[in-house]
Amino acid sequence: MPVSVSTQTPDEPMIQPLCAVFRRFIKQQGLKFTSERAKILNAVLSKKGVFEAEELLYEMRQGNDRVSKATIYRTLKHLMEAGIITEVLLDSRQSHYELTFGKKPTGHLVCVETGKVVEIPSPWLEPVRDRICKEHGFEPLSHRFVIYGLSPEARRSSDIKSRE
Amino acid sequence: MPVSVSTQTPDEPMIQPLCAVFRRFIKQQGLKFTSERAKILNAVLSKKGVFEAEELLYEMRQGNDRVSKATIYRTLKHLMEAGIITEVLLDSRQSHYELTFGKKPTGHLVCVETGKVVEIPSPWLEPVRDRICKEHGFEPLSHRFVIYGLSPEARRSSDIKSRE
DNA sequence: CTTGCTGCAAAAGTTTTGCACACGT
DNA sequence: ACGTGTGCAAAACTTTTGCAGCAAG
Repeated sequence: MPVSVSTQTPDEPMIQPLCAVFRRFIKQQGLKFTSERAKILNAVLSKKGVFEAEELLYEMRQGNDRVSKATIYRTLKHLMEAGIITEVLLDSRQSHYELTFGKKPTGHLVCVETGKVVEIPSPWLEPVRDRICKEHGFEPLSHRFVIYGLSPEARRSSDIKSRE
Repeated sequence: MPVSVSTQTPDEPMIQPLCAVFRRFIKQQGLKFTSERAKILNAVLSKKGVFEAEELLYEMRQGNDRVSKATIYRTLKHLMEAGIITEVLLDSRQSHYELTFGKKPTGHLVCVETGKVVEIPSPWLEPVRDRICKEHGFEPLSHRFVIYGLSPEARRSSDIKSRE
């Protein structure tokens, strides 16, 4: 299921720098910066919020950027290692990714009715996370926080339904 | 990968009641309480923390309780609908479940090195969750909170490694 | 009896992999 | 030139489904 996302911080990001970051990372690893990798990064940058592998494939096919499914998956791994995207756990059947370069880890508010996803900024979450980790002697690396619930819209329409 | 779990609250649960709860739920739905369903519930109750479908299958095969994979998956769904178990999102490739009947929703602290999982009790999380929801007009139904990091043990052994 | 349940095997869906060829460096 | 990368198709894996026979109510 494609997920519609309302990004909370409409920060038009540093597209040019990110491309450079990725190229640097790839070369550092002794790998090659190919046109496919550039195209995939581009497609990722065009996504506003959470996305799936299949979605990238589909959208790239619309344009003139044809890459194979295999290459997409392989590149997504590199983008994760480079710290440019992060895997978001929304359901356990399919991977969801998100552009997170330079962002603090956030959480997500998911409407179970409409599928809408809202980002939760990190100031709410980090203090809690760090306190919990300290208590258990853990060193936090990252986190996933998802709240499932009913969005205002869904609550309204379920009110309507229950009045019928 | 099988996940080792250290449950924080070692509450020996109400095994007898839970079986009754499940039977009641199944019958309420006009379904049948079969021996397979009872056996699967039993296997679930024997698990201390997070578990996977394949794990149940394997462990039941060790005993004399042979059920098909298909029946396990079908029963896990009913157990979720009955509110007895909950799906825990630890990775996006495989479903993980946890016995949650009568428990408040918790979070999990996952060690990326050892795979150890520690439960985070809900008092830490609920106030934060509710405040976030109120702010967005959401009605919370459930949540998933997972922190990935290094457990004290893993930190110690990575210290050792880096000294080598 | 009637209706739902099980097991099997096949199907479905996502992600990975093997291989021959193509392309950066 | 060398060593990686790519595309394709097949493989791997988890989860779902169709169906014929079985069992609970």
